[in-house]
Amino acid sequence: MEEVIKSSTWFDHESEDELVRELLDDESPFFFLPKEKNQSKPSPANEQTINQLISKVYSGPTIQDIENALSMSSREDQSQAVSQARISLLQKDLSKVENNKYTLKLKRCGNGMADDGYKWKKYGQKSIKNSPHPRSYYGCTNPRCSAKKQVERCSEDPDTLVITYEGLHLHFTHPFFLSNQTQHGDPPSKKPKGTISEAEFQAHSAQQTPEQAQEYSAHVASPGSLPSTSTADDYMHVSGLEGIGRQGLLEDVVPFMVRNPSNHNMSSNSSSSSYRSPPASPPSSLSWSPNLSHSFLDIALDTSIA
DNA sequence: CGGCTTTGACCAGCGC
DNA sequence: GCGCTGGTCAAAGCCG
Repeated sequence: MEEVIKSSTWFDHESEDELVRELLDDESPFFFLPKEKNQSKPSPANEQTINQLISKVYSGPTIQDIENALSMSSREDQSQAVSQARISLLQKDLSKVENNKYTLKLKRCGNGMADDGYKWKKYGQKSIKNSPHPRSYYGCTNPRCSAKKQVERCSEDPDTLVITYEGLHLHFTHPFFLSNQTQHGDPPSKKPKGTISEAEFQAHSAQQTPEQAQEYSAHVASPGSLPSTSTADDYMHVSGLEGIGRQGLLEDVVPFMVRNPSNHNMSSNSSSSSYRSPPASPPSSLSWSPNLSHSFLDIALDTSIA
């Protein structure tokens, strides 16, 4: 299995096609189409959906696609604030550096940055020339996923983390694309109102002190629901980013609440794999949502094929 | 005891 | 061809 992953790059369309289909296999405990989760048999609609996704992936979504998709996600969890905050971050900090690479610059993150419910395994760390800060390498722990990310500290601004996402990371992003296709024209820029989301907090926390962030987090989420992976690594220690999960920094930008939306369409029986970290204190009524747990960053990863 | 992190070694690509 | 650098591997240690 490992060899397969290593040998197949994102540029191998044939194997990628295979991968996409596998990721969308609704019989997989990990990957399914939310709307069709309860269907045990593949349907023609499902097939069409898969083909749409593949097409979308191959054509390479734009930032606009991502934004539109995000607007859909917000519709689903009824929190425009979530979408707004993400998009705000996107517009400011997300940039495409290559066909299959996106970077995100994060200025100081608070405690609200939570585990996205999806595990990254750190497979290496290297010191960078002319930089006092090492770069950490993370890979998605799903053996069928080739997504990777690198986390390093900006040389000019030690408070800024530069996260580079790379690779195919489809399994929870396809709902965005699909939604996007059917819901185009739903601008993501509606004024957030109502409940303050953790996502919003997260966006704001860029300007907050960690203490403030923590305080906020204590209000929005139950204390016990902090990510179990939130022990700090050396990065975090040097600049007060202790709240960030050591799994890497996808969680840096994934709103905590994203894990706990009202969507119950999740494969809670997703096998014995440890690749998804369970909520630290999972309330029975809350489920981690595949629709939302992979935030815009993971969407960005999907554009890996040009 | 199992899973995760750490960290030095190894390898490949690239520039000189 | 050689050295440098980035990326990955894997053994050892740590922790719950």
